[in-house]
Amino acid sequence: MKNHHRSVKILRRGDLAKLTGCNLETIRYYENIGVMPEPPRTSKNYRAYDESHVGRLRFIMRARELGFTLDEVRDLLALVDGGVQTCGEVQGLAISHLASVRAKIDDLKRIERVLSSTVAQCTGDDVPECPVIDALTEVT
Amino acid sequence: MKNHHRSVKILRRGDLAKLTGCNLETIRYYENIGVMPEPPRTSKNYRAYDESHVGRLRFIMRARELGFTLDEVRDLLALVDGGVQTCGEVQGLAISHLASVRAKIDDLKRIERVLSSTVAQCTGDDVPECPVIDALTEVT
DNA sequence: CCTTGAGCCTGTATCAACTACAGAGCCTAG
DNA sequence: CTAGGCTCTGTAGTTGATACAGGCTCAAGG
Repeated sequence: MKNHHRSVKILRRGDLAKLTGCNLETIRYYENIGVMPEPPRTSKNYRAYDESHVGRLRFIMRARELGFTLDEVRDLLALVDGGVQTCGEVQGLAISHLASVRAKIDDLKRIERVLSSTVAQCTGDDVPECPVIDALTEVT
Repeated sequence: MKNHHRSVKILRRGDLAKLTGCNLETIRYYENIGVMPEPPRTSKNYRAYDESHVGRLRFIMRARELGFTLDEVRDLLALVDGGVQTCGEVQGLAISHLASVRAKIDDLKRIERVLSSTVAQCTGDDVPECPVIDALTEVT
């Protein structure tokens, strides 16, 4: 049996995709925009990833799930990569991101209030009068 | 004085933009994608809008503010334009949209919880240990 | 009369964050 | 030996706009 735990197992793009649940094409995209590093290539020009790339990609995906933009992810990675990152710097990014998340929640809640109160007035009948349309058409 | 209330005053694109607060280019965009009708043109090929276009554009803008996608707006307009729209049909669209708004709120709230509890653990010091980075790097 | 500026026209490029596809190369199993 | 599955590249499409270039037209001022 080759490839037991002695040698460093290389991963191809598809392997990395499967391990992380990331879309195959997205990996290449992340490389293009510089959030994933250009990996070494095999003699046949295939990308050769290792465990470190799995970690990096998982980091990116987790940050994206938390709603950080790719620009923000780049900032976070720069701090991590720089090795000089301090808790204070990272906290700053997270706090300002948190503020924008809260703003979005407030916006959506406002929308939710308007929509639900409007829908509540609907008869749901086969009649052409509709409070939703009225609300949208309103000349107020 | 010409153009007192007797004749129908025509509006140019810039007028429509000013009246509604819509961006000038966005009006053309809405025409291209078919949510605004192609207006008649003057002899010099200028778009000639009237009051009905103001109403239509305001409708679109209000729906967008409420988070309806342009596809959903198209559906709403089709119901209104068809003349056969019933309160029930419109209510259906609004309800399903409401559901997606609520889902988005829930997502963001989850993110908010994770972020705020993580940030709360930060010391904010000039040290390289950072709970935010830990949360992102976590191998759990 | 001429110029200058404002407004309009068109088509096309840009943004985020992906996703997808075409056309080619490579490798392995049957 | 060939069929398939994987990889490679570059490029296009998505949503909802926004911006810009290059060219017309029009009204006012000098």
